[in-house]
Amino acid sequence: MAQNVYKAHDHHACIDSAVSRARTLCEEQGARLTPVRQRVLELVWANHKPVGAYDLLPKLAEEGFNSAPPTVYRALDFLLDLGLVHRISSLNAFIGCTHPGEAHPSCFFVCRECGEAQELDAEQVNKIARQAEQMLGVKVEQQMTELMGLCPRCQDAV
Amino acid sequence: MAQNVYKAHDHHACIDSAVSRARTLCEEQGARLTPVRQRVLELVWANHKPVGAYDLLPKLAEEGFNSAPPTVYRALDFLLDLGLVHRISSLNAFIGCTHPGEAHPSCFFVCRECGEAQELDAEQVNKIARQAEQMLGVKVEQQMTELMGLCPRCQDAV
DNA sequence: GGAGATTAGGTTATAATGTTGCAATTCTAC
DNA sequence: GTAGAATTGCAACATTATAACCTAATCTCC
Ligand SMILES: [Zn+2]
Ligand SMILES: [Zn+2]
Ligand SMILES: [Zn+2]
Ligand SMILES: [Zn+2]
Repeated sequence: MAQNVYKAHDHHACIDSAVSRARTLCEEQGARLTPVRQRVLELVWANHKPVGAYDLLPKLAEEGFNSAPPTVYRALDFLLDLGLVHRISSLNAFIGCTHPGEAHPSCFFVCRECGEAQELDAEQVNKIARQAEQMLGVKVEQQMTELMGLCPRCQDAV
Repeated sequence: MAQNVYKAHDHHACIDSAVSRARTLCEEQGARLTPVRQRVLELVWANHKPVGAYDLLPKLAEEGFNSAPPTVYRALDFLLDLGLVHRISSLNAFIGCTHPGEAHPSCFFVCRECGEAQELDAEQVNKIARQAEQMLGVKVEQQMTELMGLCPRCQDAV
């Protein structure tokens, strides 16, 4: 299981580590972590809530970056390709990956109240995939699981 | 595992059975399966491919139904609430449920080539949910899993 | 069967999300 | 330096989904 989002932690460390892992990964892959791309990654990591592409536009604009939809989508596509962020389809939103570099399915719990998302270990999803491949003869290439509900904090805040 | 979509079958039977189960379920729940709602259900079941809301509009129009987005979305929301259809978030599309009435997570394999979707047994997803609840203290209310890849037919058609 | 409540549908407009196409620029490799 | 590739800027557009407001149908209870 990836780090627990619900425990207090130094979130600057989350951001820094995300950026530094991104740098490493880009070097390895011969990809370029350009200013927009890095800034988008940082903004996605601003907190542990999935963020919409259009939420990023004004923030980029404030900082003098070009801010048209294609800019943001291109940066996000780049980060998705490298496995640095995941897309939460049910929210049309994006969130930083807690263990980029290791290929793995997107698997998250999202709190419907506060919006925070926790990446989950996806071993069980792999089982579903293997089972489907065996029983149906399909070939699985991508996997995503999204759980929705209440996080510990929001359960208490009744 | 729900019926296997990749086996030849009398698809009219799929549609008929979907409609008749819908009728039963609506009676049980005191809900009304109005003409638009039934027709939308039938159109969703036209084949085993997830269908977009906007694909339904012209078809409804042909048949003299009102065809504005709210009409279709209201019908789809109704069917979703009753568990008669599932939403495939990664495609912004909808597909008939193969075993409505029994509460269960949405769990599908979708072929990226032909677009056909196969509903899967979701027991493993429940395990993920229980594990997350135990280890993180979250409360899971909804679950969805989407696998993407190639179906048996499209693998052969190389 | 009629008044009032509830549910469903019609209509128009608009919001939110995502894409295409092309020109200009920047980087990389030779 | 220069050719080719990758990246960015920019404008328009496409797709998906919802808001707001009103009318019509249906249900409930007397
Ligand atoms: Zn953090
Ligand atoms: Zn991840
Ligand atoms: Zn069928
Ligand atoms: Zn189902």
